[in-house]
Amino acid sequence: MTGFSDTFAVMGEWVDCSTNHKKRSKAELDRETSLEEDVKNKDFLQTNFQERSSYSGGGLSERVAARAGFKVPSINTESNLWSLNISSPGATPATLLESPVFLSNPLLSPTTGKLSSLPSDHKAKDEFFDPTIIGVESDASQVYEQTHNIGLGGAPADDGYNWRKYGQKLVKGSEYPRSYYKCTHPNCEVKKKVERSREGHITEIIYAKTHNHPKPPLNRRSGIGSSGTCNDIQIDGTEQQGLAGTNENIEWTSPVRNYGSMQVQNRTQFGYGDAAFFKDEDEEDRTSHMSDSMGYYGEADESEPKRRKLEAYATEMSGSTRANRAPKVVVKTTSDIDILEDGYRWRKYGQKVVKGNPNPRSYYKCTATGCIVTKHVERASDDLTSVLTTYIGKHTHEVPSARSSSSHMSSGSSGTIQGGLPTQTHNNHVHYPVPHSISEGLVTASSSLFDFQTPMRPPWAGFSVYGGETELLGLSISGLAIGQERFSMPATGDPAGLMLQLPAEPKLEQVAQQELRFSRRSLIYRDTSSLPEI
DNA sequence: AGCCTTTGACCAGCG
DNA sequence: TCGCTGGTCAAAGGC
Repeated sequence: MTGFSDTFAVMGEWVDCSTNHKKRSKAELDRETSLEEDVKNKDFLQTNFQERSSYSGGGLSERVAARAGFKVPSINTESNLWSLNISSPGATPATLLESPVFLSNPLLSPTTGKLSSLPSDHKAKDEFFDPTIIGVESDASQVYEQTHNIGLGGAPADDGYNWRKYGQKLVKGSEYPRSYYKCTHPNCEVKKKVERSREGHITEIIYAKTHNHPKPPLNRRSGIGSSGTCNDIQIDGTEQQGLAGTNENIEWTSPVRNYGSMQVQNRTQFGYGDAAFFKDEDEEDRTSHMSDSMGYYGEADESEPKRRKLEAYATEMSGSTRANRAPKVVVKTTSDIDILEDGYRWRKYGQKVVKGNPNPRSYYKCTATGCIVTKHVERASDDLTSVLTTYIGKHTHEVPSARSSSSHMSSGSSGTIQGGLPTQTHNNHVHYPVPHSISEGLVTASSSLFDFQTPMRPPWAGFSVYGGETELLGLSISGLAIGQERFSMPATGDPAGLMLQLPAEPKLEQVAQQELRFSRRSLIYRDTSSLPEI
């Protein structure tokens, strides 16, 4: 990709490694120089991404079929649009990598990115990103890829494809121009727009449509793709080639249907196009975040003093300023796919209807000690097939291991679905989500489903998240039939009458795990059996 | 030479 | 209809 970087320094500030300084204004250069100096002065991470083109679609179906013993549908994509939206300059690639969306979520991991120099256990991360583990790939991989290829200082990072910039436009509300790119592959209609913030950070990359071709081999890719790279480019061309080479004629699956497909959505598509509105949303995000910690469930519209107070609190909590606050990543999934199952453990602490969306939003907090990451899971107001998940903050811990040994299903024990489920395999175990509790009836059932451990659930598995509610198709949990109906959390208190506070930490019940596990298996089997063949 | 970026102009949608 | 805005085109130039 042109001018994109495979490597970038991660510091909470984007660093422009491009060589186009000479073409930039003095102000820009000054700022960028400052940033670069800042980088030098900090203990930053330098992340290399070893790309794998798990995005190569055809192999997907085949792999799934091979593992599952059944075929998965290939769904033609007429069009799709998604974007990565980083509202905070602090949303560094590392942040994204470590976010539940991009690190642990198997749905997003089809395209492997290796953190070759990440100080933490990148081996473990590799496992999460191993495309061979993920049975399905689709737009999710794009999300991952694009996410990890956020460019530095204005150039979108190398995502494995070749792009030609065909336009640049100064759009209203942006200090920096928006850049337009087209995929250079013949007959490929994929385009992307790259926007930058006033600070010059890339804030948004919007992709339109999906590639109808595999990634070009490394040696065919435009040299420009690395032109903006600082150093340490590490692209696993072999693997990429290997995965991509057999999928020339594959139709890319739709994010609406395909497991693993996911859209990182821009706020415009969510009705957040207005900057002020987004600001409110962002404010509210913090509010929700803080509400959890402060035991206060406020309204969306905070008074100015309250806002300042909350913002100050947020700053304290996240170590960020308003311009550099906790990273926020908005992800859009389809109803069949939810990134609640992202490997982390979440506790639902509230639910409320927020401005701009009649669908309730549910709030979750990472249950890990000391971790302040929150997320909230809502159905798009304009697209009921989509679920929007916003992550706020950065996990301070690794993805938790399996909740208990009982949650591990032997790879040889699942009959028809053996190995066919896109199961994530840690330590050679196939992980199945385990509910925390079923002791609280419907509420708990819902919560438990939200709290699954590193799930690898295909869209046809049967349930979906629905704006703080859960749709379950024929799933039975411990005698609790939840058939094609939605159920909500109970309210235990909310000053505004909007936020529903949930009970305390759920409990783990072994029996429930077993039963639910069985139910899921049954459910999965049933649903997948009805899948059309390719 | 080929491919890219840059940039002003043009076009279309919308209020 | 007009102006605004976003998206695209295409010539020119750079690498």
